[in-house]
Amino acid sequence: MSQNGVGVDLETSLGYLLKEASSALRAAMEAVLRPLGMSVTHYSCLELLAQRPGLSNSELARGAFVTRQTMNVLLQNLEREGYVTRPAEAPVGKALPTRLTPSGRRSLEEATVAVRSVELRMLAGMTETERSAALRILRSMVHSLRDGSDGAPLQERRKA
Amino acid sequence: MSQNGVGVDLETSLGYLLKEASSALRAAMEAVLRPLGMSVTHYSCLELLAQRPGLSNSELARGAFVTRQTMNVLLQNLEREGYVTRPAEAPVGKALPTRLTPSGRRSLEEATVAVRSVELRMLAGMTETERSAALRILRSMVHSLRDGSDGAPLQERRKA
DNA sequence: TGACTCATGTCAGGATTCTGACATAGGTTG
DNA sequence: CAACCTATGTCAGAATCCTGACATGAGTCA
Repeated sequence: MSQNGVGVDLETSLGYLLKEASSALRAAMEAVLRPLGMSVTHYSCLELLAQRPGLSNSELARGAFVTRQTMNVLLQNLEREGYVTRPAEAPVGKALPTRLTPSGRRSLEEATVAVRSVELRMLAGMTETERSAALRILRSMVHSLRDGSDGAPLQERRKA
Repeated sequence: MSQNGVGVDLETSLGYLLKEASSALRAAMEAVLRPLGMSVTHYSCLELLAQRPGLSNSELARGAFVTRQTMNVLLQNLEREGYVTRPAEAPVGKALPTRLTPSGRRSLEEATVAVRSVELRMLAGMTETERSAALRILRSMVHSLRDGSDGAPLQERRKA
């Protein structure tokens, strides 16, 4: 179907490859999480809470790369199903610190082994040197993209 | 807000970093495409058609990492607005080869310079060696993820 | 030839996510 | 203190995308 022999520079674009890799990772994670009745955002939320207990709704949203509205409905579901708990009143400000329940922790453990297998498969065939190089390169990309996304292109940034 | 001093291994996870980088890239692309009234999928479709004229709806969908239903409604819009053309009848099979109109090509040119600036910003601070390493590593990830996503975990695969 | 399988285009319905908006809490600055 | 700004939680509506389904065309194989 439609000779791909043209072979243009789509495969040499780092942006396209980044999207392709991210898409493949998401698909693989969805495949292993589906049997557990869990979505990727679902899992991300639980994993974030396990590693940083007491995160607020907005912080979880930033960590899972969704809007705080989306995270809010997810948290409401998780709370109703007994996987997380939030205090009825904010101890300070308006932020409600969220925590995993024992049930949530058990649910997460199942998912963690599934997701870890995906990450191990992704890293298969890469040397330790390549893995650390990948870490450094991806961090560089994130940093460069965030730098100029809001106005000043290449300016020193003050405070943080 | 919520001391991040805990510092767990979220920042050392290649999967998380991959998602973070992809999310940052998408946000940056949306930011520069919005003034042109164009979405990322919109642009991806036009770019694919420029590099591989005559792609079908399903092929475009795979190239842009969306379902063919999603790409179909996008193509219908683009066709109505005069950016692409599709024959009324399929020359062979059911696939309708899609092509850019001159109007579509002009629209794409604007977007291309905007997107290229984002990609250049993303690559800023990386050496040529690092860029080729990134290409190789990302390709490896995609390949490893796709390999075991459908059944056989670590088996030899026959005929491609 | 006929049955089977696969890919494609398309329609309809539902699920997910986002955009817009509002009220409130806390910090900052005059 | 008062005005302002930022961040947060939450509600409502809209946009986006996907899942399910159907009919059709082409290739495969007995």
